[in-house]
Amino acid sequence: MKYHFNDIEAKWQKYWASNQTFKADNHSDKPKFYVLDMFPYPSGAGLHVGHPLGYIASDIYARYKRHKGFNVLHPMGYDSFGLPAEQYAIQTGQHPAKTTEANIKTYRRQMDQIGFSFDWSREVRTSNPDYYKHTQWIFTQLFESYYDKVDDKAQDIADLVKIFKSKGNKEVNAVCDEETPLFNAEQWDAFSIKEQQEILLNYRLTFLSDTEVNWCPVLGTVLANDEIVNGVSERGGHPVVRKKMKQWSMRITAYAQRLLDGLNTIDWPQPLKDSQTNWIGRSDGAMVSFEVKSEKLKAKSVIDVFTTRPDTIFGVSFMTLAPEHELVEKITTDEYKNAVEKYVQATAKRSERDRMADVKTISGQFTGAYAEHPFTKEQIPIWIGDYVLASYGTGAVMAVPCGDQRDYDFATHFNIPIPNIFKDIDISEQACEDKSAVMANSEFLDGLPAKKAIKRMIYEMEKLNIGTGKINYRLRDAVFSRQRYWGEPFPVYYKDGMPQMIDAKHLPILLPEIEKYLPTEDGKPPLGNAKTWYWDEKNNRVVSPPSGDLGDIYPLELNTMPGWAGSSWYFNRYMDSSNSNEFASKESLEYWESVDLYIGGSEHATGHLLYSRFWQKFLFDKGLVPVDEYAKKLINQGMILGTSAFVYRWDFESEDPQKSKKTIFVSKTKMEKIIEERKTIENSKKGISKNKISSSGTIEIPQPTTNNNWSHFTPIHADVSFVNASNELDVEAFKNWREEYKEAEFVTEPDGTFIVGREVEKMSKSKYNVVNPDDICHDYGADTLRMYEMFLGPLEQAKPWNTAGITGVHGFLKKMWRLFFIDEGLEKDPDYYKVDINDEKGYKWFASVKERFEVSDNEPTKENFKILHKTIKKVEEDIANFSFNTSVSTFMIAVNELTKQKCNNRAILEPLLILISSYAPHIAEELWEKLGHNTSISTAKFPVFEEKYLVESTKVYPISFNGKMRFTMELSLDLSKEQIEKDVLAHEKTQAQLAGRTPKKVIVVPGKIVNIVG
RNA sequence: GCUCGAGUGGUGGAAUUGGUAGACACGUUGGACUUAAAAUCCAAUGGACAGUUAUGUCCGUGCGGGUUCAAGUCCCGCCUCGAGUACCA
Repeated sequence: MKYHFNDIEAKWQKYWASNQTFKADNHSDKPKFYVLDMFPYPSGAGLHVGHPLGYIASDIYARYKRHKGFNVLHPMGYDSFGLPAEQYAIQTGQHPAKTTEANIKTYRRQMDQIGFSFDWSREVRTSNPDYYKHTQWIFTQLFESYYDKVDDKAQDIADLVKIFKSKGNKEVNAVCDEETPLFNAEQWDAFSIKEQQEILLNYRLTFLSDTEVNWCPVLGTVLANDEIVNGVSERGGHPVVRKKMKQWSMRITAYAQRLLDGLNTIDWPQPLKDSQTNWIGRSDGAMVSFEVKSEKLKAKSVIDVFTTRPDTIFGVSFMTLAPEHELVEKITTDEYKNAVEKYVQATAKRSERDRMADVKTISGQFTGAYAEHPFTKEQIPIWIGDYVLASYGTGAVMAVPCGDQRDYDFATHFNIPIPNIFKDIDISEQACEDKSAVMANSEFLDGLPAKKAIKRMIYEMEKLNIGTGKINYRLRDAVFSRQRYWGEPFPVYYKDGMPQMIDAKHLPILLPEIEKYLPTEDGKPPLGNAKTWYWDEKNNRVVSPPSGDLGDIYPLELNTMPGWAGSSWYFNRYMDSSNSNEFASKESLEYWESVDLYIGGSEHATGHLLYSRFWQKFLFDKGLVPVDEYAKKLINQGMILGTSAFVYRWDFESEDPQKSKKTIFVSKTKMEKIIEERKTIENSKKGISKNKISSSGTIEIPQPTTNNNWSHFTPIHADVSFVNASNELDVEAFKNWREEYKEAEFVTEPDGTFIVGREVEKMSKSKYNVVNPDDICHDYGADTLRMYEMFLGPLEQAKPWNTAGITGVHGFLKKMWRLFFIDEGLEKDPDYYKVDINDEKGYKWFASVKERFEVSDNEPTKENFKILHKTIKKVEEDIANFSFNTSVSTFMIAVNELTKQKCNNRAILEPLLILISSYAPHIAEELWEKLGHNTSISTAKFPVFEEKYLVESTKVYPISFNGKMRFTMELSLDLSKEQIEKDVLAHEKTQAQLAGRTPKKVIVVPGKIVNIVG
């Protein structure tokens, strides 16, 4: 019987679905295990072979854990809000929900085909109102919370109001905006409701504010920092400009330290942790105040600066403000007014990108104003310069040219003095950034190294009340508004310009229907086009605005939430995905607790993986989830790259216009030969006038016009589906691919084949190197696809896909299948026949081996057991290390060995099937059934490794001389070191190696190696 | 620039606490079975050299040093590639 993988796989996929084999129970005596994949955005292109890599790995793990007796939660869903569906809607008018639905269908079909053990009954979709209802609710919870620095957790904003009422905010230690005014209880009471609301917005964990945002005019929306790559939008590569807009933000900065600390408690890849650490960017230093004296300023003013090296303050010879700094206008003297304004305008014009790209040009302008050095009381000139960023620290620096390269360069450029404050260090060439340098010329700091000097300086500053120790973070609050349609609507309406939350019982606020998905004519977000988008406060529903007096009807928020809103908590939803009252019941949250294994791409390091940790910590603070880190272990799967195919177009000039019009493609080896020949010709300085290529007719090559410019080859992507395993192009298919290739000429190899060039690139439609898993499943089966993806290499590593190699894995599965069958000679194979009139019946039959299913119940041999238990041991180790590629090799070795041993014993093959069933579940189920089982193999007990089968009595010792292995020798493991040495030295080959010399030393490591020195 | 990761045959990749480098595959070559293909099976396959064969010798894990009886693995110094980040005070 042949291995009919297509039939077998369809059969078992149907079986698993109708029997709900992988449905996870929220009540079980078994220990729980939660295996999660990052859910996909369902894009229109469908899955390519790179996408399922992580899902296959997690599926193997999930299935393995079921065999090991765990109650496994292995869910899947869709991050179904997103830009592409909306862009498509703008172009075609098709509702994004429709596009998304269609894409999800494709995704689901493709995933089902690979045989994943997902519990689909728990599927989530972020664009589903049943789901985003809870996203909206979490948003309202963030709005109703502030961050208490004393308790170091989020608290109810209502508690804060109570404190304001009784004592004002002077004693409150909470995270809030820098500009929050101080007030006492009486003042608070005197504030209008609106004023009180405005103050509370400074404390809320999600808040409205005028923010400098990254505005992308082409996409018509703001972007978060992690959505910008190299100064342009991550999606589409459109330019991004800075713009001030009223936006919702998330006060993620309140959690900066806890997000850092939490990294120590989770088992995530170090590079990912590093990247989050860098993104949060903690720096320890001090805030220092400098008093400003300017003829223009009537009152004294103060410039605050942040520095990580307060100990270098005696080296300050100037200050620099960001051109955007609010004090610039106030302090600039009349004399410098024009020059400063000119400079400020010039920098404002330059885009952020230009400013970033151009790091080397030093520019700046003196303001005419001076600050007073807090210790020496000297006058320090105040400059502005675009190397100081408004968005970091206070937007102002105390410049220490001898200790900071940028300050040094600036000082050199503008001839500002460079006082030296380091002992025995020459700073004539560049600034000294060495922290071990000892201080000098610094009064009470003289002789101290940096670490001690910083401590001392902060102490002195705090004593004199001119500065204070401070920790600064690079992390910015996250902008949470998007000017898009296809996202979660905010549960927010505006009353007197102030945002009001809609009560939980009225959620979800459904996304309204609109006709046009573009911004409105007056530049409002797409929701501005909605006819029914007002809130009736009395009746608590969304309504159309009445004409005339609005009464209790208020406009709703026009922005929607960003993509990361829905993905920041979905892992909790899976625990209880059909719960309509709350995002998940307390009971289910406590049962499943957190993700035991999370698999996904490292590109989410500073996006999803940071935001979701933030939300989890917030939910934890509010007592809504039991743990404050939701994923104990995380693995980043590497990208599968494509192997692009290239044909080479021969471009040359010709006097004959007919010839130069002609498109000529040259086979790769041929091309290399031609290039080689040309080189030889050029080297010997001989010209040629003709180059005859016989296999494809004669092609005349024109006389070179110049030495270099006579002809060249242009690589052109060819679709990889036209190329076979030996890199031969299907020329006809290629010709039919494009109209302009129909008439092209092909210069082939002498044997008539046309060879393409290959190169590894990212898999993408535009490179025609995409391989569709559907095709692989059809040609080789899902089990082969699963095993081959694992076999390609280590899970975490990027690696190229090469369909040619898949035959190895496929052949292995066939070989394993044959272990269960007995060869009964040749038979007519009904699967392969074709009409042949010469045959007496009109058919010509093809012979194939007739095979009968049969396994033996006899006791296996010692050798059989040995190979089985070796395999059990290795596979368990491999799965524990996520080294799935090596376990595939192990299976191959096992099957090769068992085939050689002619083993068909049930006692060996049955456990072997369980081992392999996580990797190749369909074939395992089929053979399991043939073995007489009537339940799924998926919960069969994992075989137990027994050491006794591996115990050896002898060892083949490598005998090496001076570290070089020369021959092997089988010796009993019972031998003593001395006996081994004696036996080895007595061996004739040892004598031959020594050639009469006496060994200086003999190293014997019993069970390992013998090394003879001398 | 800074941080992190990686360099092993023609290719993808193996190699436990330092202990037989190249497992397992792909590809290539040769062979068997076939009228023929497909499928399947067998053998060879890091490089160089010597030998009729058996076999032997040398070189080999990015480069240069070092530690060790023994180094792909440990230490020091470089080079190259990849990822992240970027005037962060």
